[in-house]
Amino acid sequence: MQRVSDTSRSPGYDPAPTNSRALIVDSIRSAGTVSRVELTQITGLTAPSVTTLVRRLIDDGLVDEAGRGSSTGGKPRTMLRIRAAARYVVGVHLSADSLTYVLVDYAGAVVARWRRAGPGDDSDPEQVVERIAAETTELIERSGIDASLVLGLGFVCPGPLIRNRGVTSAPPSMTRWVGFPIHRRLEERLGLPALLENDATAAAAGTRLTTSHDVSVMAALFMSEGIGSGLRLNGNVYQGAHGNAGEVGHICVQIGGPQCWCGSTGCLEAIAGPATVVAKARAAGLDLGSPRRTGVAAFAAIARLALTGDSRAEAILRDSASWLALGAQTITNMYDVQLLVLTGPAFAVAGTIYLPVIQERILSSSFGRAVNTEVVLDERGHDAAAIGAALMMLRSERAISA
Amino acid sequence: MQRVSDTSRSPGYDPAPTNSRALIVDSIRSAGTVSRVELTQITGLTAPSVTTLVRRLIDDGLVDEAGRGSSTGGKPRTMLRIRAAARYVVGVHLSADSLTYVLVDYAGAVVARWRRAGPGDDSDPEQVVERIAAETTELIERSGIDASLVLGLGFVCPGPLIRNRGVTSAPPSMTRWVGFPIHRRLEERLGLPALLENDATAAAAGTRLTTSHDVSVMAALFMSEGIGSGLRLNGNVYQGAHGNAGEVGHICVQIGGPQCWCGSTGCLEAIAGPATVVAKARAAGLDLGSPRRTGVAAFAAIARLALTGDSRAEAILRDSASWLALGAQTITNMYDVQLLVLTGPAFAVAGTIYLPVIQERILSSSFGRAVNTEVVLDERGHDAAAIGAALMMLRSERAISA
DNA sequence: CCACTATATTCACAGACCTAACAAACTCAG
DNA sequence: CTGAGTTTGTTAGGTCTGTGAATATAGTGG
Repeated sequence: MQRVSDTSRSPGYDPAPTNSRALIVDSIRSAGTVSRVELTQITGLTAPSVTTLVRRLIDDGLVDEAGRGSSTGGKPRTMLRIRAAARYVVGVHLSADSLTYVLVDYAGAVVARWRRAGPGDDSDPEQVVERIAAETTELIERSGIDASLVLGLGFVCPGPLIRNRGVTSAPPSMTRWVGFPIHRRLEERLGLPALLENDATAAAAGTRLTTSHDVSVMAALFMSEGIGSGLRLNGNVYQGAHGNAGEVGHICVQIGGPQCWCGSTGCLEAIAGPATVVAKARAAGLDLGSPRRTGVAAFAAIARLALTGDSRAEAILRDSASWLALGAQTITNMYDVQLLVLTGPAFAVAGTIYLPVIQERILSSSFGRAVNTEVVLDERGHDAAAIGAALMMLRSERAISA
Repeated sequence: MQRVSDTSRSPGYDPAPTNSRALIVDSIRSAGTVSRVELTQITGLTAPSVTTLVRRLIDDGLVDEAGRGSSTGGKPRTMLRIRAAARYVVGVHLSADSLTYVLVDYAGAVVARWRRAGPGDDSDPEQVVERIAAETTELIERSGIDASLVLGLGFVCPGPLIRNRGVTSAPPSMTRWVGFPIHRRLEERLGLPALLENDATAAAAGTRLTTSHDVSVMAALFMSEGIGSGLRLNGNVYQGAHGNAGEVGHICVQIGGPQCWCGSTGCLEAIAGPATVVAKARAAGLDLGSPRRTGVAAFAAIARLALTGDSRAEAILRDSASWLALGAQTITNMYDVQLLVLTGPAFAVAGTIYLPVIQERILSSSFGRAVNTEVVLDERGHDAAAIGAALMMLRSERAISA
C-alpha cells in the first residue's frame, strides 16, 4: 500500500520547477560544482536525462565542465559548474536615502556593486527612472561586460506594491511613488525585462544559505527604513495574492500603540522601527552627526555609539530588539521555517545587538517543537535586497530558456 | 520581448499540479459542472488533451457527462461532473471534548456526519485508535456504501505536530498524545491510507469558497479549543517545514502577558482563547450549565447567553474578539490573502459576535492596499476541520490515479 | 435546407523522460 | 602489468504526454 502521508519533506505546497532545464541550472548554481550523478540525486531525474540536459546547457554555453572529482573506486566524476560569464543580471534597491546597484553573473556571484546617495525625499519618479537607467548603463559599461549578455533587471523598493502595477502605498518620504509602474518604465527605457519586488521578499531570495543542513523553508527578517519579511520555499519566494506577503512591520504588537504612517496603530514598525529608534535617540540627546542625517545613516550612527560603549544607545537598540523579537516569533509561528535570517541595511550595522535578543525569544517560545528554528545574521545584509532582486531575475524562465 | 513580470496572478510560489489528470479532476470538482472547453481555459491544456484525459476519467467511472449547456450559436457544451459515488473518503476531527466524523463523496460533498462526545481528558491513545477505527467502520456501514470505495482517512487534531511522526506537543488535556503516531496506527488498524494534519490547516482546505470572484489565496482563522490558522493556495495548503505553519494562537500580542501552556507568554490563545473566555465567564459568575462542562461546550453556553442579551457574556466575547482581530490582522499581513474565513466550532457558535469586530480591524489596518481582504464566516464551521481532512485525502495522488 | 458558429474529436508528430544495455575511466589484487 | 570490479556517464529504443491541423458534431439563424 502506498502511503499518502509519505509525501514528506515538502512544505505542503511544492514549487517544483516544472522545467527540468531550469531545475538543472538551479541545482548547479546552488551547489557550486556538482557531477552529473549528484544531479540525478538532487533533481530526481534519471542519468540519461541529466546527460542530455547538461549537454544542451554546455552547447548553449551556460554550463562548463570543471575538471574531475577524485575517484571513489570507479570512474571519477566530471564536475560541472555554471559558466559565470554566460549572462548577467542587474539588481537595484531603492530606498529613500540610498540607491544600491549590483551586477550579478550567471553563477549568482556579485561582480560589481555600487551604492549611491538616494534620490532624496519625494523626488519625481520619472527623473528617478532616468537616473536609474543611466546609472545601470554606466554600471554595465564600467564592468566591461558585453551589454547584450544582460538578461534583465530586478528592482526592489520598500512599501506595499501591487505586483505588476507598482507601489500602492509608501512611507511619507516617498508619497509620489504611489501608483507609479516603475518596472514598466524601466523596461521601456532600458529595453530589458524588469521585475518589481518588495525589498524584504527580495532579500529572502538574496540570502546565501551557509548552514550545514538542507534548508528548504526559510524566511528573512528585513530591516531597512522599515521592517518587512520574506518567505522562501525551495528557492522560490512566496509573494501572496498581491505581492505583499510578509509585512511583519505592520502587525500590531501593542493594543492602543502609537499611530503608524500606514494608517493603523501599534505596528511593530511604528514602535521599534529605525525611524522610531532614531527619533528616540535624538530625544535622548544622542549625537548622530549632522542633524540632517536621516534613515539608515542615522540609525547606523546609533549602532556605532552602542558598539563603542554608549549605554543609552545600547538601551534604545535593545528595546527595539525586544520588539523585533516578537516579529521574529510571529514569523516562525506563521511560516514554520527552518531558518530565519536577519538582513537588510539596519541589521548590517546593528545585527550583533539584535541577534542574541531575537535568538533568546525564539528559543523560549519554541512551542515544544522538536526542531528549533535557527536564527542567523546575513553577512551581506547591506546588499541583500538588490542581490535578491537580481537572483529572482536570474531564476526567471527567461534567464534559462536562452 | 517577453516580459518576465507578466507571470502574474500566481502567489509567486505556484503549486501547479504536475499531474494533468489530477488537475482535471480538481477543476471539475471545484467547478461543479463544466464543459471541456471551459476546462481548456481553466487548466491551460489544449482541447485534444482535455478530450483524452476526460475520456479516460469517464472510462474509469470517475467522471460523468451531465447533459448539455445551452448553445451560444454553435454546438452546445457537453457538461461534465464528478461521479459522486465513485469513491469516498473519511475525515475525522479529534478534539478534547468531541470527535467528529464525516464521510465525503468523490465530488467533495458530505454524505454523512457523526459527532460524538470526545474520548475525555487524557485517555489512552491506543484505546482511542480502537474507538476511531470501530466508529469509522460503523459510519461506513451505516451509510450503505461499498467499503472498498473508501480511499482513505484524513485525521486532524489540535496542537503542533511533526508531519508523519505525530503530535509533538499538546494542551494540558491531551498530554498522552505527545509523540503518538496516530495516523500510522489508524492505517494499520483500518488498512487504509491515513494522513495527519493540524486542525486549522485542514479547516483551510475544508472551507467552501462562496465568493463571487476567483480566490486563489485564502486563509482560515480557526477556533476550537485553541486558535490556529491555515493558508490555502490554489487549493493546496501550506504546511511549513514541520507541518506547523499558521500557529497564530501562539504569537505574542502582549509583552509580559499571561503564561501560556505552550511555554511562552502573552500568546493570543492564552489571552483570548476559548479556555480563557470560559474561565473569565466563570469568574464573572455566569451560569454555563453543569460546572463539568468544558471546552467548546462551555464556550457555546457563553455565546448563547450573549446572543440572548446577557451583556456580561457579550462584553467578554467582544474583548476576546478584539484580540482575535489582531490575529486576523497578522494573518493578512503575513499571508496577503484575498479572503479570510472564520471557522471551527467556536466561530460556529459565536461567529456573529466576532465577525464584525474582526472585519472592522481588517478594514482599518488595510495598509493602503488597493484590494481589501474580505472576511467571512464559514457556515460549516463545526465540521470544517473534518471536512478539510477528508478533502485533503481526496486531493492526494492516491485518490486520482485509481 | 444551407451557411455559420461553437464544441469536440481524430490523427500524426514532437519532445520529455524512462529502461536497458553499453562505454569509459578509474582502483586494486595478484 | 593486467584484468576484474566499481563507479560514472552515454547511447539506443520505447512510452507517454500534449500539441497543431484538420475534421466531425450539433446547434442557430436566414
